[in-house]
Amino acid sequence: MKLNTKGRYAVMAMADIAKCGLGGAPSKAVPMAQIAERQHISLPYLEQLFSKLRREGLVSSMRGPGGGYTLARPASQIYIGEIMQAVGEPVKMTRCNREKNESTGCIGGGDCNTHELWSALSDHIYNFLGSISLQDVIDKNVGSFGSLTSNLRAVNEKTGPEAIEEAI
Amino acid sequence: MKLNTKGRYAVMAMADIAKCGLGGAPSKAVPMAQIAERQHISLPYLEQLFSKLRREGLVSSMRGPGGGYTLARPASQIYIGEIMQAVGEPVKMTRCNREKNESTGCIGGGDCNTHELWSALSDHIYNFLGSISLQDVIDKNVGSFGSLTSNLRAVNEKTGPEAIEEAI
DNA sequence: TAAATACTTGACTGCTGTAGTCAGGAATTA
DNA sequence: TAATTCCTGACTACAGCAGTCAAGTATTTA
Repeated sequence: MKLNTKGRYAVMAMADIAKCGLGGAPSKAVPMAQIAERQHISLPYLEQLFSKLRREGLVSSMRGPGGGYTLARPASQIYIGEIMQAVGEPVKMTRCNREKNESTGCIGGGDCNTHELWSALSDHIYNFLGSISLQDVIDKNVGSFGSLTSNLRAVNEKTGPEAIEEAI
Repeated sequence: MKLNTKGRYAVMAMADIAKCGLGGAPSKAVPMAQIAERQHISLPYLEQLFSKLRREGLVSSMRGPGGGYTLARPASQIYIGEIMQAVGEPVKMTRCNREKNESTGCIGGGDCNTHELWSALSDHIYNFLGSISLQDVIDKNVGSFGSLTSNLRAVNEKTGPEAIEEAI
């Protein structure tokens, strides 16, 4: 269960633009070559990723000298989950492609005890990434979520899920 | 960001034991061949996994006719995170191996904007898996966590992530 | 003791998907 | 026109996963 470089690089690059593109009133375009150098990512590889980011409408591009990339929206309105999804970093914990209620989704049909676990895990990760914006990342404002769930765990260990509301 | 079969199969097998090992006062040993058949997992492959589960003290084995595996502890005291870790399914989102506070951990030293994000993601997943017991899984008692985080998602759903189904 | 059952271990292999390269092209500015 | 930058698709090496195979060891039943 590892993160691959596509998702990681894409977020790194987006954070780089968010950080270095500031200055002008219409925010300055950041050339890809600079991003590649600062983040130590191979330029041709980065080009692949930006092709996808552009198609998904997360960045805008300008060609020619002085050109480069800008964020298509303010950093506070771009969520990590979107970036991951755009470059094809799927959050996929279940093996079957069916809907939750179809028990036939799993191999052999009907005897998959663990489907709901993996499904819940996917949701959990998805929600986490969908709740953190690029702005949060460059502000290093990510810790709160981690500590929140730590509290939940402590509650759950003692008294069970009923006490969760207290924790919030 | 996918789950590989090691972790998935290990949890499936453990859940199978938890479910099928009941009956006798000292819970009945479940032969691996039965698990393999019920869960549609190749027997030799499963043997590899159980070797690790046994070494980590999560299951006990009994040889000879009538032998098999039993859980080393009650299902309510075995957490999914332990199983995943035992079979070598690491939850690793960061690339560098250093501690949180060492900024030199990341490549090039000091310019890794996203380290804390991945670190928080790892924590998040780890806490989730560490809070769900095998008993929760066989009782299908996993949903509460999912619905909790769904509330978080609702906050940014206005602007944000479409195509949830694709992500799952 | 012998046979049956079941666990144990290590080495081996095919293959998929990731990570990265390469080459050429198109738009824009000066 | 020349320089700069983005854009696109095809291609490839390689690691690691998933699974196999073979030979062994321990335990119980008869």
